[in-house]
Amino acid sequence: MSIDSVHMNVMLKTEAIARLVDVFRQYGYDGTSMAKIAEATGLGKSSLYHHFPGGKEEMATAVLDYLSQCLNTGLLAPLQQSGEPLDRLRAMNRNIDQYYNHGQKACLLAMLAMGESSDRFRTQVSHILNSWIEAIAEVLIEADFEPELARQRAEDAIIQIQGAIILTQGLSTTAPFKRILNHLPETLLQPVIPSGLL
Amino acid sequence: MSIDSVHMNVMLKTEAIARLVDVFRQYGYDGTSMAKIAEATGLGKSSLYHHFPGGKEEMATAVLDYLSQCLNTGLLAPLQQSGEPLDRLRAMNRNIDQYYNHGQKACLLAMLAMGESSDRFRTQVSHILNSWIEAIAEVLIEADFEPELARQRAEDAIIQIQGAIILTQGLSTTAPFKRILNHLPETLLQPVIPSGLL
DNA sequence: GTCTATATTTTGATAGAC
DNA sequence: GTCTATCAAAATATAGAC
Repeated sequence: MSIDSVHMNVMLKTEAIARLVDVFRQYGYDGTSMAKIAEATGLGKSSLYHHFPGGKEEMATAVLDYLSQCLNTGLLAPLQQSGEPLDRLRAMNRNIDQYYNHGQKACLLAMLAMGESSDRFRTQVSHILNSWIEAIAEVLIEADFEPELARQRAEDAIIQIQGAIILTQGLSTTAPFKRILNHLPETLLQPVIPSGLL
Repeated sequence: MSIDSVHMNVMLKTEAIARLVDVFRQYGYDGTSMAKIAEATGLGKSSLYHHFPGGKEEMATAVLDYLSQCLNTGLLAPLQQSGEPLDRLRAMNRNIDQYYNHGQKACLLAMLAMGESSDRFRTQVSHILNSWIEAIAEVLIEADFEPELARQRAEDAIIQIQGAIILTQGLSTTAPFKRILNHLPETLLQPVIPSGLL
């Protein structure tokens, strides 16, 4: 086996996984059938079982691994670069807006975190969510927030994004998602109001 | 057919629907099989098709109708009673905390709003969400907020609740849900900060 | 590595007895 | 109204040729 063929295989498998992200997040774990997977990847069922002997569950696991990498290299990269915290949060926002298509596309994490399939992917989902939260919290800590408050606000950011996606899909309008996302950077960096002002 | 038997049938069918709420919200639409439905209701498949000729889809529709009634009579009732806005929002909160079991139980609306099944239930889901939002907005309007801001904050409430459920399940801890729910009434009624203060 | 063909199980749904 | 028995279709998964 030549080095080239190894690279080719890796590329093709990664390409297949990349396409599976959209399948799983559109149909959910239970709604994703081998037939849909075969169609999306252009591979026959036997080829798929060759690459993923564990079947659908192994594919979903691979998809989560792939998403974890995408999150680190794509979504969270701008958070860890130099620059103003506000600018870095806005850069993340642009990536989020694109990934979720203004809230019209579902979140893979949410799809796999709910339902009976959640047990199998709990560890992976939890790990990815924590990476995301911690990356945001880091920025807030650099902006001089206490670590506990930074973590809390970072969690709030994920909560608002996830909730906005649900409301956007439930109401069939992208307005809530756009509004939430627009306000997110400033909300996260909003100074704590001294209690004496209330 | 006697009047009694009619009442008995209605009761039994409602009882069956009530049990189906938990099935659909636990497994989602695709993950809910007739076998699971039969087990949850204690009825055979043929009996189920007798009551719901449209099969699974008609059951989900009935479940959403039932939830809509529950929302009006149970969840939103305290919002429309007399009393301080803060107390009314807190009463709703107690119902929410119970219904979602501190965020550990999924939201039926979210389960049916996402995935490929969403198309079939879009109208119903949208209607229920709007009822909920408008009921909260009414309270905020009574608390002297402008209608537009009241609607926005009511949407924010749903967003935070839905997002908190996802994070709670994704991180396997009820902490985010409890925190969000605790702060919700005060957050909703928080006075607008005059821009001169910033 | 990919394919065709097939096996096995599960699914949604129906027929017909009681 | 509920049941048993059954159906056709779709699901997951495998065997084996190339």
